[in-house]
Amino acid sequence: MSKWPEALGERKVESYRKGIEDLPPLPNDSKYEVMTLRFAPNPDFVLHLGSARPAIINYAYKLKYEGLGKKVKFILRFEDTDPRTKRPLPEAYEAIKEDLRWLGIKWDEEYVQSDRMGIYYEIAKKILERGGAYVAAKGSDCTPDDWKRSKVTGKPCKNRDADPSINLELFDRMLEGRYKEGEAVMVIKTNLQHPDPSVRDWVAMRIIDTTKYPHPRVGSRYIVWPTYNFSVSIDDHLMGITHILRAQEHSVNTTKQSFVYTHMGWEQPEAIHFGRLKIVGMTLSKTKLKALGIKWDDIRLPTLAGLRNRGIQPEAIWNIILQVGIKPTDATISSANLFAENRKIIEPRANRYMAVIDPVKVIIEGVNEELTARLPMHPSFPDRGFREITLKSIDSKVTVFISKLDYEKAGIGSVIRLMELMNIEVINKDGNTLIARIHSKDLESAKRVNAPIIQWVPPDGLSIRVVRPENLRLINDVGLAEPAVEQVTSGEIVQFMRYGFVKKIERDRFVYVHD
RNA sequence: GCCCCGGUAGUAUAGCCCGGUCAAGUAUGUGGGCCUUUCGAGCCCGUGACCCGGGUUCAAAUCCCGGCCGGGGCACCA
Repeated sequence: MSKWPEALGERKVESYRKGIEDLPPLPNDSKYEVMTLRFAPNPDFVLHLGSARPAIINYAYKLKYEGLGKKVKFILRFEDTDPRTKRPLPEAYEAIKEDLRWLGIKWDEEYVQSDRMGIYYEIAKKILERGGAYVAAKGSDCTPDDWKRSKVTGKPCKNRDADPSINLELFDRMLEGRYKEGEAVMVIKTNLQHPDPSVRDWVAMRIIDTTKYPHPRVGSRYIVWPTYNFSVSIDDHLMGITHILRAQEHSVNTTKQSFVYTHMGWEQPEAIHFGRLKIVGMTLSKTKLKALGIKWDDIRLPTLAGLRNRGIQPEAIWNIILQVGIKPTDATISSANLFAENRKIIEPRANRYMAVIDPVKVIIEGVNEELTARLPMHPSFPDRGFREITLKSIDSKVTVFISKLDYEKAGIGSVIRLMELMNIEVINKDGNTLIARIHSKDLESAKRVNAPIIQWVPPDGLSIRVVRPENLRLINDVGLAEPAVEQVTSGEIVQFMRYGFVKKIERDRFVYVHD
Protein backbone atom coordinates (compact mmCIF):
# COMPACT_ATOMS: atom_id res chain seq x y z
CA MET A 1 0.00 0.00 0.00
CA SER A 2 1.54 3.20 -1.10
CA LYS A 3 -0.90 5.47 0.64
CA TRP A 4 1.40 6.28 3.50
CA PRO A 5 3.80 8.81 2.07
CA GLU A 6 0.92 11.19 1.51
CA ALA A 7 -0.34 10.54 5.00
CA LEU A 8 2.78 12.09 6.40
CA GLY A 9 1.23 15.48 6.82
CA GLU A 10 -1.67 16.29 9.08
CA ARG A 11 -4.40 13.73 8.77
CA LYS A 12 -7.77 15.32 8.72
CA VAL A 13 -11.19 13.86 9.25
CA GLU A 14 -11.28 13.16 5.52
CA SER A 15 -8.92 10.27 6.04
CA TYR A 16 -11.57 8.44 7.99
CA ARG A 17 -13.87 8.46 5.04
CA LYS A 18 -12.83 5.15 3.59
CA GLY A 19 -14.34 3.18 6.41
CA ILE A 20 -17.30 5.50 6.66
CA GLU A 21 -18.39 4.83 3.12
CA ASP A 22 -18.48 1.13 3.85
CA LEU A 23 -20.97 1.60 6.67
CA PRO A 24 -24.37 0.22 5.69
CA PRO A 25 -27.15 2.79 5.54
CA LEU A 26 -29.35 3.27 8.57
CA PRO A 27 -32.98 2.14 8.39
CA ASN A 28 -35.44 4.78 7.22
CA ASP A 29 -32.66 7.32 6.85
CA SER A 30 -34.62 9.27 4.26
CA LYS A 31 -37.65 9.54 6.51
CA TYR A 32 -36.00 12.07 8.78
CA GLU A 33 -35.25 15.66 7.89
CA VAL A 34 -32.65 15.82 10.61
CA MET A 35 -31.04 12.69 11.95
CA THR A 36 -30.11 12.72 15.60
CA LEU A 37 -27.63 10.30 17.09
CA ARG A 38 -26.29 10.03 20.56
CA PHE A 39 -23.55 8.66 22.68
CA ALA A 40 -24.67 8.03 26.23
CA PRO A 41 -21.96 6.82 28.58
CA ASN A 42 -22.26 6.15 32.27
CA PRO A 43 -19.65 8.34 33.94
CA ASP A 44 -18.70 5.63 36.39
CA PHE A 45 -15.44 5.13 34.55
CA VAL A 46 -13.46 6.51 31.65
CA LEU A 47 -13.89 5.29 28.09
CA HIS A 48 -12.12 2.18 26.90
CA LEU A 49 -11.83 0.35 23.63
CA GLY A 50 -15.24 -1.21 24.13
CA SER A 51 -17.07 2.00 24.94
CA ALA A 52 -15.24 3.77 22.15
CA ARG A 53 -17.11 1.59 19.71
CA PRO A 54 -20.56 3.15 20.12
CA ALA A 55 -18.99 6.61 20.27
CA ILE A 56 -17.07 6.12 17.04
CA ILE A 57 -19.82 4.31 15.19
CA ASN A 58 -22.40 6.95 16.02
CA TYR A 59 -20.05 9.73 15.07
CA ALA A 60 -18.97 7.91 11.93
CA TYR A 61 -22.60 7.85 10.85
CA LYS A 62 -22.86 11.54 11.51
CA LEU A 63 -19.88 12.14 9.23
CA LYS A 64 -21.23 9.73 6.66
CA TYR A 65 -24.62 11.37 6.43
CA GLU A 66 -23.26 14.89 6.61
CA GLY A 67 -21.06 13.90 3.70
CA LEU A 68 -24.27 13.02 1.88
CA GLY A 69 -25.67 16.45 2.60
CA LYS A 70 -27.90 15.45 5.47
CA LYS A 71 -28.35 17.40 8.66
CA VAL A 72 -27.18 15.32 11.58
CA LYS A 73 -27.09 16.13 15.27
CA PHE A 74 -24.85 14.32 17.73
CA ILE A 75 -25.74 14.34 21.38
CA LEU A 76 -23.60 13.50 24.35
CA ARG A 77 -25.55 12.38 27.36
CA PHE A 78 -24.19 11.28 30.71
CA GLU A 79 -26.32 8.57 32.26
CA ASP A 80 -25.73 8.84 35.94
CA THR A 81 -28.97 7.77 37.56
CA ASP A 82 -27.58 5.17 39.89
CA PRO A 83 -25.64 6.63 42.79
CA ARG A 84 -25.67 3.29 44.53
CA THR A 85 -24.36 0.40 42.44
CA LYS A 86 -22.91 2.38 39.53
CA ARG A 87 -21.71 5.36 41.40
CA PRO A 88 -20.54 8.10 39.04
CA LEU A 89 -16.90 9.03 39.23
CA PRO A 90 -16.73 12.83 39.53
CA GLU A 91 -13.64 13.08 37.32
CA ALA A 92 -15.16 10.84 34.67
CA TYR A 93 -17.44 13.50 33.19
CA GLU A 94 -14.51 15.62 32.11
CA ALA A 95 -12.25 12.65 31.37
CA ILE A 96 -14.81 11.18 28.98
CA LYS A 97 -15.08 14.48 27.14
CA GLU A 98 -11.33 14.57 26.91
CA ASP A 99 -11.35 11.06 25.46
CA LEU A 100 -13.95 12.08 22.89
CA ARG A 101 -12.02 15.17 21.88
CA TRP A 102 -8.96 13.03 21.44
CA LEU A 103 -10.93 10.78 19.11
CA GLY A 104 -11.92 13.85 17.15
CA ILE A 105 -15.55 13.59 18.16
CA LYS A 106 -17.53 16.80 18.56
CA TRP A 107 -21.01 16.94 19.99
CA ASP A 108 -23.74 19.45 19.35
CA GLU A 109 -25.51 19.14 22.67
CA GLU A 110 -24.59 17.84 26.06
CA TYR A 111 -26.85 16.61 28.84
CA VAL A 112 -26.43 15.12 32.27
CA GLN A 113 -29.30 12.99 33.47
CA SER A 114 -28.89 13.90 37.11
CA ASP A 115 -29.75 17.48 36.08
CA ARG A 116 -33.00 16.32 34.59
CA MET A 117 -34.72 14.68 37.52
CA GLY A 118 -37.63 17.12 37.37
CA ILE A 119 -38.33 16.04 33.81
CA TYR A 120 -38.44 12.38 34.78
CA TYR A 121 -40.83 13.11 37.64
CA GLU A 122 -43.08 15.05 35.32
CA ILE A 123 -43.22 12.28 32.73
CA ALA A 124 -43.69 9.72 35.47
CA LYS A 125 -46.79 11.55 36.58
CA LYS A 126 -48.05 11.82 33.02
CA ILE A 127 -47.62 8.15 32.40
CA LEU A 128 -49.42 7.39 35.66
CA GLU A 129 -52.26 9.67 34.60
CA ARG A 130 -52.51 7.84 31.32
CA GLY A 131 -52.68 4.56 33.19
CA GLY A 132 -49.44 3.37 31.67
CA ALA A 133 -47.82 2.72 35.00
CA TYR A 134 -48.62 2.03 38.61
CA VAL A 135 -46.98 2.04 41.98
CA ALA A 136 -46.30 -0.96 44.13
CA ALA A 137 -45.81 0.24 47.67
CA LYS A 138 -45.65 -1.11 51.15
CA GLY A 139 -48.93 -0.73 52.96
CA SER A 140 -50.93 -0.29 49.76
CA ASP A 141 -53.14 -2.76 47.90
CA CYS A 142 -50.11 -3.82 45.95
CA THR A 143 -46.88 -4.30 47.83
CA PRO A 144 -43.57 -4.79 46.07
CA ASP A 145 -43.88 -8.48 46.86
CA ASP A 146 -47.37 -8.60 45.35
CA TRP A 147 -46.02 -7.00 42.21
CA LYS A 148 -43.19 -9.51 41.98
CA ARG A 149 -45.60 -12.35 42.44
CA SER A 150 -47.87 -10.99 39.73
CA LYS A 151 -45.05 -11.37 37.24
CA VAL A 152 -44.86 -15.05 37.99
CA THR A 153 -48.55 -15.79 38.27
CA GLY A 154 -49.57 -13.45 35.48
CA LYS A 155 -52.34 -12.13 37.72
CA PRO A 156 -52.16 -8.36 38.04
CA CYS A 157 -51.94 -6.88 41.50
CA LYS A 158 -54.59 -4.40 42.57
CA ASN A 159 -52.93 -1.10 41.80
CA ARG A 160 -52.31 -2.16 38.24
CA ASP A 161 -55.94 -1.61 37.38
CA ALA A 162 -56.69 1.01 40.02
CA ASP A 163 -57.69 4.55 39.20
CA PRO A 164 -54.69 6.70 38.23
CA SER A 165 -55.39 9.01 41.15
CA ILE A 166 -54.48 6.25 43.59
CA ASN A 167 -51.18 5.60 41.93
CA LEU A 168 -50.44 9.29 41.59
CA GLU A 169 -50.97 9.66 45.28
CA LEU A 170 -48.65 6.77 46.04
CA PHE A 171 -46.07 8.29 43.74
CA ASP A 172 -46.30 11.56 45.65
CA ARG A 173 -45.70 9.65 48.84
CA MET A 174 -42.58 8.21 47.24
CA LEU A 175 -41.37 11.71 46.44
CA GLU A 176 -42.16 12.87 49.93
CA GLY A 177 -39.79 10.30 51.29
CA ARG A 178 -42.32 8.15 53.07
CA TYR A 179 -40.74 4.96 51.80
CA LYS A 180 -37.36 3.41 52.30
CA GLU A 181 -35.33 1.59 49.70
CA GLY A 182 -37.27 -1.36 48.37
CA GLU A 183 -40.56 -0.28 49.86
CA ALA A 184 -42.00 1.34 46.76
CA VAL A 185 -41.47 1.26 43.03
CA MET A 186 -43.20 2.71 40.04
CA VAL A 187 -43.54 0.10 37.33
CA ILE A 188 -44.45 0.34 33.67
CA LYS A 189 -47.38 -1.75 32.51
CA THR A 190 -46.20 -4.02 29.77
CA ASN A 191 -47.60 -7.49 29.38
CA LEU A 192 -47.70 -9.90 32.26
CA GLN A 193 -47.71 -12.73 29.76
CA HIS A 194 -44.63 -11.57 27.93
CA PRO A 195 -42.37 -14.58 27.21
CA ASP A 196 -39.41 -12.79 28.68
CA PRO A 197 -40.15 -12.37 32.38
CA SER A 198 -37.84 -9.39 32.63
CA VAL A 199 -40.03 -7.47 30.24
CA ARG A 200 -43.13 -7.96 32.38
CA ASP A 201 -44.05 -4.78 34.24
CA TRP A 202 -40.57 -3.44 34.78
CA VAL A 203 -39.41 -0.88 37.32
CA ALA A 204 -39.23 2.71 36.13
CA MET A 205 -38.69 4.55 39.41
CA ARG A 206 -37.16 3.30 42.59
CA ILE A 207 -35.94 4.64 45.92
CA ILE A 208 -32.27 5.12 46.56
CA ASP A 209 -31.19 6.24 50.01
CA THR A 210 -28.97 9.11 49.00
CA THR A 211 -28.08 10.02 52.54
CA LYS A 212 -26.24 6.71 52.52
CA TYR A 213 -25.22 6.90 48.87
CA PRO A 214 -25.00 10.57 47.95
CA HIS A 215 -24.80 11.33 44.27
CA PRO A 216 -21.50 13.01 43.40
CA ARG A 217 -23.28 15.80 41.57
CA VAL A 218 -26.62 16.29 43.28
CA GLY A 219 -25.87 14.83 46.67
CA SER A 220 -28.91 13.79 48.66
CA ARG A 221 -31.37 16.02 46.88
CA TYR A 222 -33.36 13.16 45.38
CA ILE A 223 -34.39 9.81 46.72
CA VAL A 224 -36.60 8.71 43.83
CA TRP A 225 -34.49 7.77 40.85
CA PRO A 226 -35.46 6.64 37.36
CA THR A 227 -34.07 3.37 36.11
CA TYR A 228 -32.02 3.25 32.97
CA ASN A 229 -34.85 2.13 30.75
CA PHE A 230 -37.15 4.87 31.91
CA SER A 231 -34.77 7.80 31.71
CA VAL A 232 -33.42 6.63 28.38
CA SER A 233 -36.87 6.35 26.84
CA ILE A 234 -37.74 9.84 27.98
CA ASP A 235 -34.49 11.42 26.92
CA ASP A 236 -34.29 9.69 23.59
CA HIS A 237 -37.71 11.02 22.81
CA LEU A 238 -37.25 14.51 24.21
CA MET A 239 -33.90 14.91 22.50
CA GLY A 240 -35.36 13.76 19.23
CA ILE A 241 -33.05 10.78 18.78
CA THR A 242 -33.92 9.16 15.47
CA HIS A 243 -31.42 6.31 15.45
CA ILE A 244 -30.07 4.47 18.43
CA LEU A 245 -26.89 2.54 17.75
CA ARG A 246 -25.88 0.60 20.78
CA ALA A 247 -24.38 -2.70 21.79
CA GLN A 248 -26.33 -5.91 21.49
CA GLU A 249 -26.59 -6.23 25.25
CA HIS A 250 -29.31 -3.59 25.00
CA SER A 251 -31.62 -5.45 22.66
CA VAL A 252 -34.06 -6.42 25.40
CA ASN A 253 -34.05 -2.83 26.56
CA THR A 254 -35.40 -1.77 23.20
CA THR A 255 -38.38 -4.01 23.83
CA LYS A 256 -38.84 -2.65 27.34
CA GLN A 257 -38.55 0.95 26.26
CA SER A 258 -41.07 0.52 23.49
CA PHE A 259 -43.79 0.33 26.14
CA VAL A 260 -43.01 3.82 27.38
CA TYR A 261 -43.27 5.12 23.83
CA THR A 262 -46.57 3.38 23.35
CA HIS A 263 -48.08 4.64 26.59
CA MET A 264 -46.99 8.18 25.85
CA GLY A 265 -47.99 8.07 22.21
CA TRP A 266 -44.47 8.77 21.04
CA GLU A 267 -42.93 7.60 17.82
CA GLN A 268 -40.42 4.78 18.22
CA PRO A 269 -36.86 5.53 17.19
CA GLU A 270 -34.87 3.13 15.02
CA ALA A 271 -32.66 0.84 17.05
CA ILE A 272 -29.60 -0.94 15.69
CA HIS A 273 -27.55 -3.30 17.79
CA PHE A 274 -24.01 -4.31 17.21
CA GLY A 275 -21.91 -6.94 18.93
CA ARG A 276 -19.50 -6.53 21.74
CA LEU A 277 -15.87 -5.84 21.28
CA LYS A 278 -13.32 -7.98 23.02
CA ILE A 279 -9.60 -7.79 22.91
CA VAL A 280 -7.52 -10.88 23.50
CA GLY A 281 -5.59 -10.88 26.71
CA MET A 282 -7.28 -7.77 28.05
CA THR A 283 -10.49 -7.30 29.93
CA LEU A 284 -12.90 -4.61 28.88
CA SER A 285 -15.07 -4.99 31.93
CA LYS A 286 -15.24 -1.70 33.76
CA THR A 287 -15.82 -3.49 37.02
CA LYS A 288 -12.73 -5.60 36.55
CA LEU A 289 -10.61 -2.71 35.36
CA LYS A 290 -11.57 -0.69 38.39
CA ALA A 291 -10.84 -3.61 40.65
CA LEU A 292 -7.25 -3.70 39.46
CA GLY A 293 -6.59 -0.61 41.47
CA ILE A 294 -4.48 0.88 38.72
CA LYS A 295 -5.01 4.49 37.72
CA TRP A 296 -7.25 4.62 34.68
CA ASP A 297 -4.69 6.22 32.39
CA ASP A 298 -2.03 3.61 33.05
CA ILE A 299 -0.34 2.33 29.90
CA ARG A 300 -1.25 -1.22 30.83
CA LEU A 301 -4.96 -0.60 30.50
CA PRO A 302 -7.11 -0.67 27.38
CA THR A 303 -8.71 2.60 28.40
CA LEU A 304 -8.48 5.36 25.84
CA ALA A 305 -6.36 7.33 28.27
CA GLY A 306 -4.06 4.36 28.73
CA LEU A 307 -3.77 3.76 25.01
CA ARG A 308 -3.16 7.45 24.44
CA ASN A 309 -0.38 7.50 27.00
CA ARG A 310 1.03 4.45 25.42
CA GLY A 311 1.35 6.09 22.05
CA ILE A 312 -1.62 4.64 20.22
CA GLN A 313 -3.00 7.14 17.73
CA PRO A 314 -6.72 7.90 17.61
CA GLU A 315 -6.75 7.09 13.90
CA ALA A 316 -5.65 3.54 14.73
CA ILE A 317 -8.63 3.15 17.02
CA TRP A 318 -10.97 4.55 14.40
CA ASN A 319 -9.59 2.17 11.82
CA ILE A 320 -9.95 -0.87 14.00
CA ILE A 321 -13.49 0.04 15.05
CA LEU A 322 -14.58 0.75 11.51
CA GLN A 323 -12.99 -2.45 10.31
CA VAL A 324 -15.02 -4.39 12.82
CA GLY A 325 -18.11 -2.54 11.66
CA ILE A 326 -21.60 -2.95 13.06
CA LYS A 327 -22.13 -6.67 12.81
CA PRO A 328 -24.36 -8.02 15.58
CA THR A 329 -21.75 -10.66 16.35
CA ASP A 330 -19.13 -10.11 18.97
CA ALA A 331 -15.71 -9.29 17.69
CA THR A 332 -12.50 -10.34 19.30
CA ILE A 333 -9.64 -8.26 18.13
CA SER A 334 -6.04 -8.86 19.00
CA SER A 335 -3.68 -6.23 20.20
CA ALA A 336 -1.45 -7.24 17.28
CA ASN A 337 -4.19 -5.95 15.06
CA LEU A 338 -4.43 -2.64 16.84
CA PHE A 339 -0.67 -2.31 16.86
CA ALA A 340 -0.52 -3.03 13.14
CA GLU A 341 -2.94 -0.19 12.50
CA ASN A 342 -0.97 2.08 14.73
CA ARG A 343 2.28 1.11 13.10
CA LYS A 344 0.97 2.18 9.71
CA ILE A 345 0.31 5.59 11.13
CA ILE A 346 3.44 6.17 13.15
CA GLU A 347 5.96 4.40 10.93
CA PRO A 348 6.31 7.27 8.45
CA ARG A 349 6.31 9.85 11.22
CA ALA A 350 8.79 8.29 13.61
CA ASN A 351 12.42 9.21 13.15
CA ARG A 352 15.01 6.51 13.69
CA TYR A 353 17.57 6.41 16.45
CA MET A 354 20.00 3.90 17.86
CA ALA A 355 19.63 2.56 21.35
CA VAL A 356 20.96 -0.57 22.98
CA ILE A 357 19.30 -2.45 25.81
CA ASP A 358 21.56 -3.98 28.45
CA PRO A 359 24.65 -2.39 26.96
CA VAL A 360 27.82 -4.39 26.48
CA LYS A 361 31.12 -2.68 25.80
CA VAL A 362 32.89 -3.34 22.54
CA ILE A 363 36.55 -2.46 22.11
CA ILE A 364 37.63 -2.33 18.51
CA GLU A 365 41.30 -2.54 17.77
CA GLY A 366 43.19 -1.38 14.74
CA VAL A 367 41.39 1.90 14.25
CA ASN A 368 43.92 4.62 13.68
CA GLU A 369 41.66 7.46 12.73
CA GLU A 370 38.62 9.31 13.92
CA LEU A 371 35.43 7.75 12.51
CA THR A 372 32.20 9.50 11.70
CA ALA A 373 28.86 7.82 11.09
CA ARG A 374 26.19 9.70 9.19
CA LEU A 375 22.70 8.44 9.97
CA PRO A 376 19.48 9.44 8.26
CA MET A 377 16.65 10.58 10.50
CA HIS A 378 14.36 8.43 8.40
CA PRO A 379 15.63 6.25 5.55
CA SER A 380 12.46 6.80 3.52
CA PHE A 381 12.62 10.57 3.87
CA PRO A 382 16.19 11.79 3.35
CA ASP A 383 15.00 15.38 3.41
CA ARG A 384 14.54 15.09 7.14
CA GLY A 385 18.31 15.21 7.38
CA PHE A 386 21.03 13.36 9.11
CA ARG A 387 23.05 13.50 12.29
CA GLU A 388 26.64 12.49 12.75
CA ILE A 389 28.35 10.51 15.45
CA THR A 390 32.10 10.82 15.75
CA LEU A 391 34.26 8.28 17.51
CA LYS A 392 37.73 9.17 18.74
CA SER A 393 40.51 6.67 18.44
CA ILE A 394 42.70 6.23 21.49
CA ASP A 395 45.75 3.97 21.18
CA SER A 396 44.28 2.73 17.90
CA LYS A 397 41.14 1.64 19.65
CA VAL A 398 37.57 2.85 19.68
CA THR A 399 34.84 1.92 22.09
CA VAL A 400 31.11 1.49 21.43
CA PHE A 401 28.23 -0.27 23.12
CA ILE A 402 25.94 -2.86 21.66
CA SER A 403 22.97 -4.61 23.18
CA LYS A 404 23.41 -7.78 25.13
CA LEU A 405 21.21 -9.67 22.73
CA ASP A 406 23.55 -8.90 19.85
CA TYR A 407 26.57 -9.60 22.02
CA GLU A 408 25.28 -13.06 22.78
CA LYS A 409 24.70 -13.82 19.15
CA ALA A 410 28.19 -12.75 18.12
CA GLY A 411 30.41 -15.78 17.65
CA ILE A 412 34.14 -15.47 17.87
CA GLY A 413 35.55 -14.97 14.41
CA SER A 414 32.27 -13.69 13.01
CA VAL A 415 31.87 -10.37 11.28
CA ILE A 416 29.31 -7.81 12.36
CA ARG A 417 28.43 -4.53 10.73
CA LEU A 418 27.94 -1.59 13.03
CA MET A 419 25.34 0.40 11.22
CA GLU A 420 26.80 3.16 9.04
CA LEU A 421 30.13 2.86 10.80
CA MET A 422 32.27 -0.16 10.01
CA ASN A 423 32.49 -3.91 10.00
CA ILE A 424 34.20 -5.64 12.88
CA GLU A 425 35.51 -9.11 13.45
CA VAL A 426 35.00 -10.64 16.88
CA ILE A 427 38.22 -11.67 18.56
CA ASN A 428 37.15 -12.43 22.06
CA LYS A 429 34.28 -12.30 24.53
CA ASP A 430 34.75 -12.42 28.26
CA GLY A 431 31.20 -12.09 29.44
CA ASN A 432 31.36 -8.32 29.93
CA THR A 433 33.24 -6.99 26.98
CA LEU A 434 33.62 -7.85 23.38
CA ILE A 435 37.03 -7.43 21.82
CA ALA A 436 37.06 -6.97 18.08
CA ARG A 437 39.20 -5.68 15.30
CA ILE A 438 38.25 -3.62 12.33
CA HIS A 439 37.44 -5.81 9.40
CA SER A 440 36.43 -3.31 6.75
CA LYS A 441 34.31 -0.23 6.40
CA ASP A 442 32.03 -0.58 3.44
CA LEU A 443 28.67 -2.22 3.29
CA GLU A 444 29.67 -4.40 0.37
CA SER A 445 32.24 -6.23 2.41
CA ALA A 446 29.69 -6.85 5.12
CA LYS A 447 27.17 -8.19 2.67
CA ARG A 448 29.73 -10.51 1.14
CA VAL A 449 30.15 -12.31 4.43
CA ASN A 450 26.49 -11.98 5.27
CA ALA A 451 27.28 -9.99 8.40
CA PRO A 452 24.39 -8.95 10.59
CA ILE A 453 23.87 -5.20 10.71
CA ILE A 454 23.28 -3.93 14.20
CA GLN A 455 22.84 -0.63 16.00
CA TRP A 456 25.37 0.71 18.44
CA VAL A 457 25.89 3.63 20.78
CA PRO A 458 29.02 5.71 21.36
CA PRO A 459 30.56 5.96 24.83
CA ASP A 460 28.95 9.33 25.48
CA GLY A 461 25.47 7.92 25.03
CA LEU A 462 22.52 8.77 27.19
CA SER A 463 21.34 6.35 29.84
CA ILE A 464 17.72 5.55 29.23
CA ARG A 465 14.89 3.53 30.66
CA VAL A 466 12.03 2.16 28.60
CA VAL A 467 8.87 1.05 30.34
CA ARG A 468 7.29 -1.83 28.53
CA PRO A 469 3.86 -3.14 29.47
CA GLU A 470 3.47 -6.86 29.25
CA ASN A 471 -0.06 -7.77 30.21
CA LEU A 472 -0.41 -6.26 33.63
CA ARG A 473 3.28 -6.09 34.37
CA LEU A 474 5.60 -3.25 33.68
CA ILE A 475 9.04 -4.20 32.49
CA ASN A 476 11.88 -1.76 32.64
CA ASP A 477 14.42 -2.01 29.88
CA VAL A 478 17.56 -0.08 30.70
CA GLY A 479 20.06 0.91 28.12
CA LEU A 480 21.98 3.56 26.30
CA ALA A 481 20.86 5.75 23.46
CA GLU A 482 22.84 7.83 21.03
CA PRO A 483 23.26 11.47 22.13
CA ALA A 484 20.89 12.85 19.48
CA VAL A 485 18.01 11.31 21.40
CA GLU A 486 18.30 14.26 23.78
CA GLN A 487 16.91 16.45 21.02
CA VAL A 488 13.71 14.41 20.76
CA THR A 489 10.86 16.34 22.27
CA SER A 490 8.76 14.96 25.04
CA GLY A 491 5.69 13.15 23.78
CA GLU A 492 7.27 12.41 20.42
CA ILE A 493 7.28 8.87 19.09
CA VAL A 494 10.49 7.63 17.53
CA GLN A 495 11.79 4.26 16.53
CA PHE A 496 14.71 2.71 18.29
CA MET A 497 16.01 0.67 15.43
CA ARG A 498 15.63 -3.08 15.75
CA TYR A 499 13.91 -2.57 19.08
CA GLY A 500 10.59 -0.90 18.50
CA PHE A 501 8.64 2.33 18.58
CA VAL A 502 8.96 4.33 21.76
CA LYS A 503 7.39 7.46 23.09
CA LYS A 504 9.54 9.89 25.00
CA ILE A 505 8.06 10.94 28.30
CA GLU A 506 11.02 12.51 30.03
CA ARG A 507 14.63 13.32 29.18
CA ASP A 508 15.75 9.75 29.72
CA ARG A 509 12.46 7.91 30.03
CA PHE A 510 10.45 6.25 27.32
CA VAL A 511 7.33 4.17 26.92
CA TYR A 512 7.46 1.18 24.64
CA VAL A 513 4.68 1.58 22.11
CA HIS A 514 5.02 -1.67 20.17
CA ASP A 515 7.43 -3.25 17.75
C1' G B 1 -34.63 -21.76 33.77
C1' C B 2 -36.39 -18.06 30.22
C1' C B 3 -35.59 -14.49 26.04
C1' C B 4 -32.59 -12.53 21.96
C1' C B 5 -28.61 -12.72 18.40
C1' G B 6 -25.00 -15.02 15.58
C1' G B 7 -21.65 -18.89 13.20
C1' U B 8 -16.77 -16.94 6.22
C1' A B 9 -9.05 -18.47 6.69
C1' G B 10 -5.00 -18.08 13.24
C1' U B 11 -7.70 -13.23 14.07
C1' A B 12 -11.09 -9.50 12.20
C1' U B 13 -14.11 -8.20 8.27
C1' A B 14 -16.69 -8.01 2.90
C1' G B 15 -20.40 -10.81 0.38
C1' C B 16 -25.99 -13.08 2.59
C1' C B 17 -31.67 -8.82 2.43
C1' C B 18 -32.31 -8.74 -4.09
C1' G B 19 -29.35 -17.15 -5.21
C1' G B 20 -25.43 -17.45 -10.56
C1' U B 21 -20.30 -12.28 -11.94
C1' C B 22 -17.57 -16.08 -5.18
C1' A B 23 -13.33 -22.43 -7.30
C1' A B 24 -15.08 -16.08 -2.13
C1' G B 25 -12.48 -9.80 -1.69
C1' U B 26 -9.66 -6.92 2.20
C1' A B 27 -6.64 -6.27 6.63
C1' U B 28 -3.63 -8.56 10.11
C1' G B 29 -0.87 -13.06 11.00
C1' U B 30 2.17 -16.66 8.73
C1' G B 31 6.02 -18.73 4.67
C1' G B 32 9.39 -17.04 0.92
C1' G B 33 11.81 -13.28 -1.98
C1' C B 34 13.43 -8.17 -2.83
C1' C B 35 15.36 -3.73 -0.68
C1' U B 36 18.46 3.22 -1.62
C1' U B 37 22.93 0.11 4.95
C1' U B 38 17.92 -0.45 10.62
C1' C B 39 13.75 -3.29 11.23
C1' G B 40 9.69 -6.85 13.75
C1' A B 41 9.37 -0.94 8.25
C1' G B 42 8.42 -0.90 2.92
C1' C B 43 7.66 -3.59 -1.77
C1' C B 44 6.57 -8.37 -4.36
C1' C B 45 4.89 -13.45 -4.40
C1' G B 46 2.61 -17.33 -1.77
C1' U B 47 -0.45 -19.56 2.26
C1' G B 48 -5.08 -20.03 4.32
C1' A B 49 -12.16 -19.93 5.24
C1' C B 50 -18.12 -20.32 3.62
C1' C B 51 -20.08 -25.02 11.43
C1' C B 52 -22.68 -29.95 10.22
C1' G B 53 -26.81 -32.57 7.92
C1' G B 54 -31.03 -32.38 5.01
C1' G B 55 -34.37 -29.57 1.63
C1' U B 56 -35.84 -25.93 -2.41
C1' U B 57 -33.47 -24.79 -7.22
C1' C B 58 -30.79 -25.66 -13.60
C1' A B 59 -27.72 -23.12 -9.71
C1' A B 60 -26.80 -21.78 -2.41
C1' A B 61 -21.77 -18.74 1.50
C1' U B 62 -26.42 -16.58 0.01
C1' C B 63 -33.41 -19.09 0.78
C1' C B 64 -36.03 -23.09 4.27
C1' C B 65 -35.77 -26.94 8.24
C1' G B 66 -33.04 -29.66 11.95
C1' G B 67 -28.62 -30.25 14.76
C1' C B 68 -24.21 -28.56 16.93
C1' C B 69 -21.37 -24.56 18.72
C1' G B 70 -20.65 -19.53 20.35
C1' G B 71 -22.20 -14.79 22.28
C1' G B 72 -25.47 -11.52 24.84
C1' G B 73 -29.43 -10.35 28.15
C1' C B 74 -32.83 -11.10 32.40
C1' A B 75 -36.45 -9.62 36.94
C1' C B 76 -35.72 -1.77 41.71
C1' C B 77 -27.16 -1.89 36.90
C1' A B 78 -26.31 1.18 32.84
